[in-house]
Amino acid sequence: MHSIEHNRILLVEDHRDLAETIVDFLQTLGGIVDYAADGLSGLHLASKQRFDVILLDVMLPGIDGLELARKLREQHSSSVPILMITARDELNDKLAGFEAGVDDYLVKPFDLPELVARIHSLVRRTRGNLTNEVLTVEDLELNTATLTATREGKPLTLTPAGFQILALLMRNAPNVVPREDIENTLWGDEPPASDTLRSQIYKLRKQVDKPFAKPLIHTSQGSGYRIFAET
Amino acid sequence: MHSIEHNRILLVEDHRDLAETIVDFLQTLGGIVDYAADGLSGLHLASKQRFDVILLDVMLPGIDGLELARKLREQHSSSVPILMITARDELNDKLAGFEAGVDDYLVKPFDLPELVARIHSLVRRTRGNLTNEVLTVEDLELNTATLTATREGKPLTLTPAGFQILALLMRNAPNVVPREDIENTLWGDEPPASDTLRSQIYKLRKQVDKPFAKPLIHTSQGSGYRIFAET
DNA sequence: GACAATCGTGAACGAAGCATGAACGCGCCG
DNA sequence: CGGCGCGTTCATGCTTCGTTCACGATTGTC
Repeated sequence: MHSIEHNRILLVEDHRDLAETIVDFLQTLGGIVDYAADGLSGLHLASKQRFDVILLDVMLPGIDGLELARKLREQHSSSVPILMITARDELNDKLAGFEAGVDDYLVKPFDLPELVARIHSLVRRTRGNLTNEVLTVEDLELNTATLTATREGKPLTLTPAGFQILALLMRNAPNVVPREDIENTLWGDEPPASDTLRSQIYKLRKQVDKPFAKPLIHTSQGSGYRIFAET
Repeated sequence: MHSIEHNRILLVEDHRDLAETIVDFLQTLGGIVDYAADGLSGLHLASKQRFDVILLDVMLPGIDGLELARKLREQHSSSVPILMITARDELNDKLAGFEAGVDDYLVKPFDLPELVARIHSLVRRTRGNLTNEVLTVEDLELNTATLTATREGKPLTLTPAGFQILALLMRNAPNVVPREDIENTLWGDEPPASDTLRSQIYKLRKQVDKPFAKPLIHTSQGSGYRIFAET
């Protein structure tokens, strides 16, 4: 059985019984599950918190699943993976669902292990791996597919943590990334007791900045860090 | 998302629910989908019509997926790309599958976008004239038709598992392939309890890297492995 | 049907890579 | 002056990885 431990899951489903079953099951496996019984509260939750995946019933009171998906994609430009739960006779919704940005479907009735497997698959695919991007800031280049980084064409040897931090900073360049955001990215909701981030940044700089003329990583006292090239 | 518009797809799958979901999904993307619930009708359809790709479940009533693939290749000398859908514990079928002329694998459960991506990739590859797969990285060559591999022209003796791992790494070269992906490829969604993959990689390296000057297989701490030639 | 060869598995151990947490110093600002 | 935020350093322990080996399952052979 796949693990969905620590994954943040939002379930939007109006049938109490089914919802309860799903929530219980996911929680048992270590998932962090939020629940909404109608489209509006679902949208509200989804726009306020970060989720790893959203499970969406099509038939919902108020805003239905399709509209919710569309709103999330268009208005909130969210890229959360969405798994749509459809009944057998709602097949026509699938096309619309796909256009609305739905990532996967599950047809009722389904069994829970399959749901878990799909969630797992979605989360894994969306995280890290299929985001094959090449980030560039000045002469610094970072490849998320090969997990390598170079500066002036010379390869850098980064630790896993360092790589994550660098990727985060570069994605948001040249903006300041709050300390808290970095910590959340690295450790989720349970950051270490002490201020390890300082050590990490130091080690990162030793690789990225020290051997070169101009530093790229800059400190914003009291807020966080940013990466940018001085003119 | 890739498009599979106007592609002729044959699905051979005996589970009605799964089949229906897949068919609907592919159709909504503009695919032209035919469906067979058992091996015999699948073979019948495949030999009468032209398809761009065939999706084949391994476990089928009557003629199973492997036999179907073999018959297609040998008796009908068809070169249609075949994507095999395997459940867990059908690992041994994979090798047999290669021999039977299967082009790609997908382990249940999978999510639909991934299926689409594979289909797209298969169709593109076949259209583009590369029917039988010969993977090459630097002086390393792997032939999925003959199930052989050579480096510097010298033949390597690989175990079945080693061959699969190597093929997977080479298909994704020079990108990092997550441990989990390798495990999924080897064992489906029920990987062995202990970390056998380490042993496998070790044995693989002993064949592929040890006897030569430059190592090709590299470790990405905490994520997986990748194959690439250092500058 | 026994024997040998081939492989995958799971355990163990040491080595290397890494994160952690604490300590110290420095500059800034109230 | 004294606290605070941050850079720097380092020792410690944990995690991951390479390596090895023994056992058992499978397969092919005679």
